[in-house]
Amino acid sequence: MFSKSTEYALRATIFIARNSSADTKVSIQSIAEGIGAPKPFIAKILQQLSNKQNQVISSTPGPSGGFFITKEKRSKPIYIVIEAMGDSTIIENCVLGLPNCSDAAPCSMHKVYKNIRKDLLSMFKDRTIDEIAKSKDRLIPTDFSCKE
Amino acid sequence: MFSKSTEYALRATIFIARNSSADTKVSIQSIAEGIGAPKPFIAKILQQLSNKQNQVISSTPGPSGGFFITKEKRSKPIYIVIEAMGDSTIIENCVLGLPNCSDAAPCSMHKVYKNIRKDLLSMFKDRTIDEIAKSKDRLIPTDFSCKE
DNA sequence: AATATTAAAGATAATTTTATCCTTAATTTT
DNA sequence: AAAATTAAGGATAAAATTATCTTTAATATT
Repeated sequence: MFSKSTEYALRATIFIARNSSADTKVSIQSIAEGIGAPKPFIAKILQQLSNKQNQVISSTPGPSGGFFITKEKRSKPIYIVIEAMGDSTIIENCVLGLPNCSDAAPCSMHKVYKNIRKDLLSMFKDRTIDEIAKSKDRLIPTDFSCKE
Repeated sequence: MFSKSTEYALRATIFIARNSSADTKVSIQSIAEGIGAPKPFIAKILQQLSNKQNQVISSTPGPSGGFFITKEKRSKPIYIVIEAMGDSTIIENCVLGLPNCSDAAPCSMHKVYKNIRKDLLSMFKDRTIDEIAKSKDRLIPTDFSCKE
């Protein structure tokens, strides 16, 4: 559904919410391992999530530095992650890709999609980061090479 | 939501369903104009929709040739268009991009997404091409350069 | 202050998606 | 059969996405 970048961004944000606090920050290394993403790529994504405009997550350099998420951001909807990644159009736009698709000037699938989009949007806008983080369900591909 | 290719494919298929019959075929030219897509690009997509494996739409070359859709295919779900374009993973896969995400080994968003995915899938699997085609709603971007 | 540790930033590369163009093949009409 | 019309197929190009690497900057510890 989303781009790879946004998938990683969502997983990383949830991981950070679970594993960081005011005094415990998490490194790029442990995030990369924790969500099963290539380290240099997730580094770029974390940068984007923490830059001036976005500030979904925070970071400090230096020893015992790393990434964390503030109490304020934890209570925001996970939608802010999707927005920061520039992928909100995926759930907002017309299924057929028409600009200006609306009730007034609907595309041929508008009627059947309308309510599903509403549900999709509310899924991301009504659930906070902390809410999703507390579930403890998977963020990383299962390792089938080790099953017995 | 889908790739540009799949958006064009859906629009083209609906357009062909509306504008073709046993004896009236539609040309690449008129399809491109009818859905507002670049002609060489939609040509490639029509090829993919009509090739040996897919056969969502049919075609004949030569004068008064063009594209059409059989009665049999008209009654199939629009899902076959998405499948032919190789984009079905978009609505089938895990939101967080985890392979093997399931009720048994759920990702952190599985529970909240599960039912929405079910609705998405049924939207594409329970509606036939003809059903969508009969609506007569838009398939082409509105032309605001000409409004008065 | 020096050193070690960590993220930030920028350059680069590989891959995929989107788009275009040109030649060939098939079919119909004359 | 010849000519005209249409799609098929293959090659190419442009843009976006995904991924990597190297250098720099910031911070904490000693």
